[in-house]
Amino acid sequence: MVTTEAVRDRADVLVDLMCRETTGIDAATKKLGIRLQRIAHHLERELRRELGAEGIEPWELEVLLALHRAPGHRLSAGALLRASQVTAGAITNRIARLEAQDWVRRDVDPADRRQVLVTLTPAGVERARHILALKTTAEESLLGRADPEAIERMSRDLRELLLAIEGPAVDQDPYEKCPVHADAAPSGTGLG
Amino acid sequence: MVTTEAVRDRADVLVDLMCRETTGIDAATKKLGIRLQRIAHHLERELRRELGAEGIEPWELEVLLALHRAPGHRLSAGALLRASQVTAGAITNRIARLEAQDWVRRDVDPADRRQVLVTLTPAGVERARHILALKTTAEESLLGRADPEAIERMSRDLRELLLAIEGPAVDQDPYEKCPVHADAAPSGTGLG
DNA sequence: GAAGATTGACGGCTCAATCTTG
DNA sequence: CAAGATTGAGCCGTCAATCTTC
Repeated sequence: MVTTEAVRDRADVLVDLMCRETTGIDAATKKLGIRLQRIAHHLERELRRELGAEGIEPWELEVLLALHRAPGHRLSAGALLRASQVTAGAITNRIARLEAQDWVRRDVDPADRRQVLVTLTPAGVERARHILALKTTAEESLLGRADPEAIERMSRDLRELLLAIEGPAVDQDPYEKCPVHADAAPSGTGLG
Repeated sequence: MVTTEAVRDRADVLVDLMCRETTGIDAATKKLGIRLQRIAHHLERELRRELGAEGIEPWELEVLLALHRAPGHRLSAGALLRASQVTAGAITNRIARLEAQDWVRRDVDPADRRQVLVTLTPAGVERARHILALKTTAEESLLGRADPEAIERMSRDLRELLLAIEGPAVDQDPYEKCPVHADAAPSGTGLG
């Protein structure tokens, strides 16, 4: 609470400004919210820069990387949906665009003909690998500015928080159906 | 490193899946990236739910709250731009929509007639207060699941990281011009 | 009837071009 | 010519039907 406390970030000044008028608010929680949101935004921005230089759109990443780590580089559209944090319509469109560029193939599941199975083409696998490398670069260039000890600590603390929010993950299928709030909230992630 | 280590979150399983093929990646950094991104997403989703129930759009928040904490509830469009993490065109549209609903007023700056000054109307002030309360509720309902000690620790760690990324904030004007990467990146925040 | 995927209308953002003022 | 704001085109996401298959 005293180390580099003299240097204030935006969260500090914003909460101070706010608290002149507002009462009964947990300042630490509010600052945490701001910082989380803000760093996540920088992360996305940096990634967009990195990808954009090679003509890759950010939304490709979510789909391609999910497929890349799936067994046989294949996932149903529903699984992709839960992996992607967007709505069903968006997934349909993404798959269509990826198919048009020949990164993926679309087949009807013979076992349950309501489902469509999406598979990475060889070219798609190549592209997914490339994207993963770029993403890693972006992450490290921003997050690597913290010292290793702090990274470990944050990572651990945030895991607990994430577990409290969305519950534990399932090893076999990270994309199984498990709504967070009962009403909405698909689950999964956009990592590589 | 041992407490609740048995329970894995999505970041754990995803990085494990990935590391079968990839080498030389700092796993902790990667997990941190995933968790940051993911929690920020949940935060936004929760806020959207909260606001949506009262017919409030998420983008209103960024503009209205920035104005609310400004001296005289007034800011130039440029300052609003830097506060909002979106592009100039988006700001113009947002202001136009808010003006149509009579939450804000738009005047030309007499000192520099290129600029336009945006001011909260009395009704706008009322609405901003309401939005702030909703936002706080959303934050606490998600982030409050962590124990207070962890919240403090995360908040502090993330401040250091944020400072490393965007540098210290200026007390007087949190929205002054200070591009992060020289090429793009407006600055400011979307807090209340 | 429920689940999975698709479609189209609509909203909001980005980007590049433009206009105005300094 | 530079800075601030505005405009319009294009892209992508959400949401609410709709269709097919179980």
